Amino acid sequence: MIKVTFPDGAVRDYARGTTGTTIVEGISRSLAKKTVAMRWNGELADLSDELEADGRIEFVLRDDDAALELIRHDAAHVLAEAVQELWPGTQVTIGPVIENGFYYDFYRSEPFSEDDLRAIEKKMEEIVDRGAAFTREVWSRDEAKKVFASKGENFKVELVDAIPVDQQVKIYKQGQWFDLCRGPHMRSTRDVGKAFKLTKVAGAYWRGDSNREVLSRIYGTAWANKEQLDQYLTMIEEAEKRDHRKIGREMDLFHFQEEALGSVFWHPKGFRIWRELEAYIRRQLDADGYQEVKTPQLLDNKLWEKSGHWGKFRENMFVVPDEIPSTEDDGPIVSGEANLLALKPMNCPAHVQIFKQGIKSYRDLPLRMAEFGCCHRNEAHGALHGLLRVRQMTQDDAHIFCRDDQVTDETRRFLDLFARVYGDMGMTKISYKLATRPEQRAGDDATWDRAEKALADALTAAGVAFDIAAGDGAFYGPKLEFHLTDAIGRTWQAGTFQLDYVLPERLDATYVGEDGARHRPVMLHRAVFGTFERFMGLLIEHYAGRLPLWLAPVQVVVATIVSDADDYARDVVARLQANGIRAELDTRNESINYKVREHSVGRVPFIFVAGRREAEEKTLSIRQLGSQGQTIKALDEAIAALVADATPPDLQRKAG
RNA sequence: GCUGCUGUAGCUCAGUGGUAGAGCACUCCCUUGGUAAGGGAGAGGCCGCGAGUUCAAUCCUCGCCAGCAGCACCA
Repeated sequence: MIKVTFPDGAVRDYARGTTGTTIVEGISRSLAKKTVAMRWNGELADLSDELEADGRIEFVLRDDDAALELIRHDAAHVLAEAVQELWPGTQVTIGPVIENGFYYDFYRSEPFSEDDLRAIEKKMEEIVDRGAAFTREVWSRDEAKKVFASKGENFKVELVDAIPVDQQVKIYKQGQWFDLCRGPHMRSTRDVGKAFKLTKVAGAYWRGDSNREVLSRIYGTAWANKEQLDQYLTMIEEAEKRDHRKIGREMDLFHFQEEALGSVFWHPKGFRIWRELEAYIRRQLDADGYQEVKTPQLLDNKLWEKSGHWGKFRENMFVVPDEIPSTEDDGPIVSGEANLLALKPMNCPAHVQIFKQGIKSYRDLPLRMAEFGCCHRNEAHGALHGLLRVRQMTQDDAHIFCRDDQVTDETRRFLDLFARVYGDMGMTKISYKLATRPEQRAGDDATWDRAEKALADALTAAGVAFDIAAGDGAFYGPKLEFHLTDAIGRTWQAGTFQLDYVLPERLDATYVGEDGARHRPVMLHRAVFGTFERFMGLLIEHYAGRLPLWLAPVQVVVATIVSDADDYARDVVARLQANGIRAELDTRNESINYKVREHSVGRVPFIFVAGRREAEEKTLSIRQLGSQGQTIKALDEAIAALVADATPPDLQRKAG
């Protein structure tokens, strides 16, 4: 006999080998009907598992949140069966659960079309209706490989080989169809239900390796019921309306064009936001002991060779021959024999050059060198994505040269700055990741051990919780990544904090210590926004274009109702502008309804309406974006209130 | 860069093997209207680029370029 403990604390005896199904059916018919799986000692498991020892049991009902993962996983299997039924000969590979859904990768010569998706959905519904039970078998490795090989499922054979020797090779069957799978699954395909939808097809590399086969990936979403599915689909639609590329066009902030792929044409309104952000972050850096510098755009490749960029980062660099281009009509424009220069992809080597001018003493450390450095990176065409992935970017970059024993303090100091800035920006959903040594790297393992430990220790000391992103570090050192989420749930790395022992070594940066000897400084690479481009993209999506007043490109529009109020409105705009407010005048021959609509759609935070009455009484009818009504204020009062409101948060703090 | 989809007016999108349409925006006219679109008229297009098929191509075929989604890569 074995002892089974229930969630309410009750303990009952069952025969060894009893299944979850038997237990739940013994409790109540109605509970058994809703139960699709169980947790055995906290682990999700098949209801049909035979229980061999004492343990805790919990039943997973189909409506539980925990069941969503199972619904999606089972949906992936149903998808795979449907595809193989429709197109025999298609090879199956893997089909995991992802956030909000699942996907399955297939190998076949013909691509899937949108129409195919609808046909597959139909077939999936059929399979759900069939309600074939999921049953599990354990096969020997050789048997599994033989069976999959005989079916021409070469990817599955590779997967069987990849299963660690101490793990069983498990096969899940649903009717005639079966798949290699870790499990667990629900009772039958019927439990998947019909609240699913196939959303898109895309290419993906086998095992994520760009040198391997390209597979056709079908993405789907699945939920417990139709309401949840609809809610999700609506959410996606709403999120797409926040796309910064769309809003950027609507608000006339920036544009891209073919002649400058991946580089931004900032329009006056977009650049207003930039300037406001730059002024803000410069105030923070000044207050935090940074010194601002400006370094060259084009540098000889010999420097990049020394720094290691030429070896490890070259494919991301724009290279320029150092010669006068030929003006002859025929013949080559460049000889191909000139020295090469590169547009800087990073500012760090140049900052080391400034550090190396003169002799630095330990008394000079920590030395915090900041630059709004404009960098170019030759990103793959397919990687470009609006403001979030560009080829010309301006970082709010800085490098801190310090001693080993100052790393912890400097890390904490930076994390404070970071938290303050993101708080001011209204962005609170940030996740932290410690990215460790990549395959392509400079520096020996001992140095990396030291660097990773130093950074992890500093983070722990600062009380920051973080995940590990193995292998994602920069080639010269580990980094702390700050991830923000865009409108449709994609996460993007914004700020960064990197610890580097390698570059000071390679570029021979030294300082004179208390002992009179030369020592290597540690370099901390750090950026708060990351780049202005990406950060502004994220800000636009975060606020859906309705930026806080201090960042809004146009803070107020003064709109007239009748032309008799034009002179008064002009006067109001002049006074607002004299007070540092970004105000525009709208005296067009249009109805006030039209003007209010247009500026509301344009996301202008305040509309000051001036009619005959306001002009006579020296007042304004104030309408704030997002509210229905309006309030009347005296002119002076209205200006004073707006000026106070439009003050950047850090200056408000200072004043208050 | 890889896979798939898409490319028609400034924007959003219809459409056809016989050289094109709507709404909004734009210009002009009428209208001076009290808080999310007052009325009318007009202008605007190498139908992404290049080749091919055809009597004829915006439409069919191929190549290229770009955009989008995903992958890979990354702030």
